[in-house]
Amino acid sequence: MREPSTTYDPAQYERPSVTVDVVIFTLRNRELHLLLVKRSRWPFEGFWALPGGFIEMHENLDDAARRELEEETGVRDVYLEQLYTFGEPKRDPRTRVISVAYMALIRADAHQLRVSEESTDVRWFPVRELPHPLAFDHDQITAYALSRLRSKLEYTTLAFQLLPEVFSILELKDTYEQILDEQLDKGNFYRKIKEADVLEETNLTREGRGRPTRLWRFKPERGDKQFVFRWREDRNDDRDSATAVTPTRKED
Amino acid sequence: MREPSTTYDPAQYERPSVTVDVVIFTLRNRELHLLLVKRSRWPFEGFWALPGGFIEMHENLDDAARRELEEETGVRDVYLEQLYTFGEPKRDPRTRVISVAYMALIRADAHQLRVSEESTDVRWFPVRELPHPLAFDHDQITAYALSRLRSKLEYTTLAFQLLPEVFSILELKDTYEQILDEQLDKGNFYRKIKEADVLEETNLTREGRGRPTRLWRFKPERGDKQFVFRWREDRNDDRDSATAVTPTRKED
DNA sequence: TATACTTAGTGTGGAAAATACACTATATAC
DNA sequence: GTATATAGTGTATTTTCCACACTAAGTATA
Repeated sequence: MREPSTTYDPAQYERPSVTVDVVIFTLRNRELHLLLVKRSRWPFEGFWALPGGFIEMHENLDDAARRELEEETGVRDVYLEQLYTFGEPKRDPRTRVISVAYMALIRADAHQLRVSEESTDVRWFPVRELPHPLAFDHDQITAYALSRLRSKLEYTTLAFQLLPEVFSILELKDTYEQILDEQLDKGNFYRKIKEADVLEETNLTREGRGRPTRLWRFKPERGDKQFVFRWREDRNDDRDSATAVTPTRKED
Repeated sequence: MREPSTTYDPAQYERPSVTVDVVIFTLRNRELHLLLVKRSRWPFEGFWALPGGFIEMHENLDDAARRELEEETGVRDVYLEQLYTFGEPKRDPRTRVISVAYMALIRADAHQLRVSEESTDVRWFPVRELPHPLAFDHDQITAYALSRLRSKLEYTTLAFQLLPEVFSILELKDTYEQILDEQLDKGNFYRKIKEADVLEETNLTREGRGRPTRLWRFKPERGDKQFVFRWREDRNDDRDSATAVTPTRKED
């Protein structure tokens, strides 16, 4: 068909269901975790799955993801990014379900989570110790999310979104190391982060054995921006980018 | 809800329609073009739109995109990549329609297109001279695709997918220049492309005024691979998929 | 045959960026 | 004081990038 309306009237078209599934990352004890919920019924009863649900007819996709996130964690105003849409016909044995996958990063100190630590049906799992297999194609989705997170860390400052409001530079470095699974040079890290000019000094410190730790926060005006901040040259599977480029004419 | 099945039975859930829209790029006269179809009925009658259509219940998303592509162009076996899913509730005035956008790159010599040059309702447009506005949110989708294409060229060898089976190195360089809108150094280009080791020499040449042009092909075993191949370090202005909300924070 | 023309490269020096690692500085606990 | 931890700075080396000059080769045509 040449265009949607030529052959089908969308009002009568046989329709798949559409869900959003959210891979929610956070740091706990400096280790990267993600949230899973245990399914209580068929299909995949007893398996762990990503939190998600059907989109409502009036809400847009981002809002649906935000809603699911909030229902599960009680957290609002976090970093949220659409990842990819998974639509294998048999991914859900009940009926055709297409899932728009999102990734959310929530701060370590934002744990007014509804997820109680004792809850057996909703839990944080370290990404290195995920139950396997997960329900549906959620193994694939989490793998994709992890890959996207890693590759984005290489050229953006996304790691801030996982740290508490205030943090030390070594904590930030540690976060990068955790997620990239790679050691970084302390001196070079300081230089790069300073040069990137994304940190704002606070007058807070944290005292302990040695010299008190100086605490910083992410510069508010850059809180929702992403920009190049490459730690290393490397493969990245996916680097998505912007809307709106007005091409200018180029003569030869 | 904690999981999809808790509250809703997907079999009875009120469902949006799901379409795929495909941004089909090709080179014509060394200039980047994309394919648009003119709508013949409400909504957006007379406006140009991306080719696309409803997904069928049995086919997966990639196949749906491939099908639309083939219906429109008669071309199979091309580079195809899922871009992003657009789902604003009002993007289609008829009903809720969620569109999974794809990008396709087709070779310049693959033009057994069903698109006849004279056809008035299906046409190739140079990306610098797109009609405006397009139907639905297709301006946004094309801008996104163009941006993704440009940023991918900076670190992959995707440009091969737009060239004929065999091509000269200067043609390849010209393709990069066209799409990135930037002049590249000939010597450095030779070095980089050789070093990347993705070209296979053919014994073909093309004769003309001067020394015959040596023709190459993309190494078959890498034809479907992507890997790092950075031409320049650059930012990409992400105003993108990332829907981060800046946590509003009161200063003391 | 010569020379003009075109593609096809190579050589090279300087600039910029990445990297490794040694070094200094500061504030605290004990 | 000394030990210890964070918080940096200095610097030499390597690596990559980049601009640009230069050489090479095969064909057409004057």
